Amino acid sequence: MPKTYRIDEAPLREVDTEKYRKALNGEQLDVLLHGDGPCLVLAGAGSGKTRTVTYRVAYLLERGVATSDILLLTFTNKAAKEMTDRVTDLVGTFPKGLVAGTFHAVGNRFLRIHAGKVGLQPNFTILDQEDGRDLMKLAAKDLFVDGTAKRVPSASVLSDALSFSRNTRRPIQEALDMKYPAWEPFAAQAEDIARVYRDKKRIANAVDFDDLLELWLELLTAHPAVQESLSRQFKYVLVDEYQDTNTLQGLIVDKMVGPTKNLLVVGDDAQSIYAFRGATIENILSFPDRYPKAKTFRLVTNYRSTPEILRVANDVIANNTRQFPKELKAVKKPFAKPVVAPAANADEEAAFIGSMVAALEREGVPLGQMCVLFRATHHSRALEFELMRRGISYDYRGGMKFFERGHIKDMVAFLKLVQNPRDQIAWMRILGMFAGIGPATAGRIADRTTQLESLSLVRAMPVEDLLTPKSRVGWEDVSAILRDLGKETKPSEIIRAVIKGGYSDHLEQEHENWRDRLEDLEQFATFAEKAKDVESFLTDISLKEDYGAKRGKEDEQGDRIVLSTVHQSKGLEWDVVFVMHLTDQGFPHPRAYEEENGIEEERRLFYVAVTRARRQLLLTYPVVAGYDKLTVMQPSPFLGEMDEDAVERMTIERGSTLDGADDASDADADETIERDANGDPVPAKPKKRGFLSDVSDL
DNA sequence: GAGTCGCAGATTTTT
DNA sequence: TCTGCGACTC
Ligand SMILES: Nc1ncnc2c1ncn2[C@@H]1O[C@H](COP(=O)(O)OP(=O)(O)OP(=O)(O)O)[C@@H](O)[C@H]1O
Repeated sequence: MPKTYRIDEAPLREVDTEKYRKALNGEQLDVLLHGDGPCLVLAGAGSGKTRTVTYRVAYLLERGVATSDILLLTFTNKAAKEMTDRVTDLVGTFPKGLVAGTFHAVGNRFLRIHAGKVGLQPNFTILDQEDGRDLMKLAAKDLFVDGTAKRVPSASVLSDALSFSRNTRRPIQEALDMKYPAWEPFAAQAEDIARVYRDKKRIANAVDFDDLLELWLELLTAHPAVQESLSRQFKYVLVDEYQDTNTLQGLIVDKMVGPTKNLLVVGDDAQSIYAFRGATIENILSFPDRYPKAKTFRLVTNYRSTPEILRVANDVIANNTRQFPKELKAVKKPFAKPVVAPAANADEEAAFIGSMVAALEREGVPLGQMCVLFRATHHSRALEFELMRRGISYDYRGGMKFFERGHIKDMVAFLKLVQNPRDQIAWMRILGMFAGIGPATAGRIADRTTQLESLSLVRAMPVEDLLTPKSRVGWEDVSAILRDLGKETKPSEIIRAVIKGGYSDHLEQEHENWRDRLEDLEQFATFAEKAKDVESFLTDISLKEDYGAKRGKEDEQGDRIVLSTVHQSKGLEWDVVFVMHLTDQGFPHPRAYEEENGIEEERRLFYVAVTRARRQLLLTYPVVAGYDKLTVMQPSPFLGEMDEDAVERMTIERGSTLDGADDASDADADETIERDANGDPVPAKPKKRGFLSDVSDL
């Protein structure tokens, strides 16, 4: 046995804790000072979990821990950025080298470095959900061309079930049984298709979102040297929103933790709302078993909400049986009871919220301090019209992202080919845009691109035998464009070249609203100008959770109200929060009634929604709703779980109704419109949100 | 095999 | 309101 010499690390500095004592309470400080070794912080909403983690990172840095020794895993990249900014404020310098981001973003980072060890090349491209589904469709077709099977699960069922199985580390059969019981008998086919799907990804040198986690774990398990070096490097691992990690992520964390076992996880089981993608509080429950020396901390003071808001939140969540009971006390002064307001229909609900928002703004509440939350994106339709009418600008979060729009993805496909000429999914997408080339020819050509070293050599690729007379012209066009792109390296130049190279004509032929789309592309190209290179640009847009219009500069108090799904509101807070469409078929989602533990999950979601509010909470629902035919709705069962004297019932009265939905009482929309007017007529329908609200966003 | 047209169907939540 | 699929024609 060779002798080993253990390096005696330099001791950490003592620092003045005054600043921390001022900003944190005793319980939080305890975590900050004694968060060494495995630690679990289990605490309710608004108790300062995120704040504590952030301060702990700053504290570690001040004590002399190197930035590159810290790994901070967050739920969104936006949260990572905000926490990093806060740390910068606290320690005075940007913590360069600190690794902070979502599991997916961090996984991507390590996989770029160690690509070869898990069968990838470093220039791999990332498939989004739609790409994955498209590829799954191809895989299914490959296997069942001749219709040997009467029925095959659809690509979205397959993708979803496969993803669930991978994130929960269950066999596909079990995943199917849990999510799509009707398809459970087709588990064997699903397994076969999944295998073809995986092979296709590898051939294309592409990864899907789940690979970023799965291959990261493989890197750690199949390559002990890598595992050892990474886990040694990150002497401190911190995980926010731990209640929404899944089995796969739990395993990754455990592997990333080195011998010092400085692992700090924080979470609230009552806020676990991502079960549909495999999140499980099992990671919290078994934490003490996996880390026998684990310390458990509790934070019981809520700094965010008024006692009135906290009361209804606590009352409702108390109806869940599967949870840790948690104490949660308000320190804020009483203000107002939450309002419950039924509206006649969706339009009236929207008019009520619009009118309230305008009134509150006149009272001095900035728009940026208000938010409207909903269960599903289509619940906000009427409200979008209403805000448009009133000239109130808003920031929208939920549903389709800017980078997921078809025409943006068309551009992205070209960028992907520049980065990774073997990306067959991108090939298929691009080839399909050219006249005379359909799925069959595209597929044959894509198959032949697997040897292609560089895009600039595309013209030398032998394809004569694959072309039909009709497709020859299309191939001439597309190969010429691609050859030229192969010489470009700037993302913005590539995008502009594609637009000029005929894509704008293509748009004009294909789409009524080509003008809007072209405008989007311009913004996209402008946005791309600040990208360093194609790879970082693609990674950014694949992993960032950006939606429509971005808000302006960070420091100017927001002049936009936020419209968001409850899922997207996790971890955030506003002075005034509306939660809309609270019917029994709207929130909870109707499907939840059949799902096992579905209602408890929805109740947690509701709990997250109401605990976003600092001062005022307004709960609304339409009495009559429905998209094709209108039906009378019952209020959400969660409203009934609130004590009658804990809320204020409000009835909505309409002012002039001649021109449809006008606001009631003294609220005058004119003022709002006037202030906002720049001569533009009020648009007939909400414009598709641009990506950048203006150039200053850059 | 490409492309168009019409219809049914369905609309959670996301990295 | 939109979109994805299948049938149909060229
Ligand atoms: N000790 C404190 N003193 C003053 N304000 C605090 C303190 N701790 C937390 N806060 C404030 O309370 C609010 C909630 O904090 P934070 O977001 O960290 O809580 P959280 O537990 O992560 O919440 P959630 O789980 O609901 O997302 C923030 O505005 C934060 O600044």
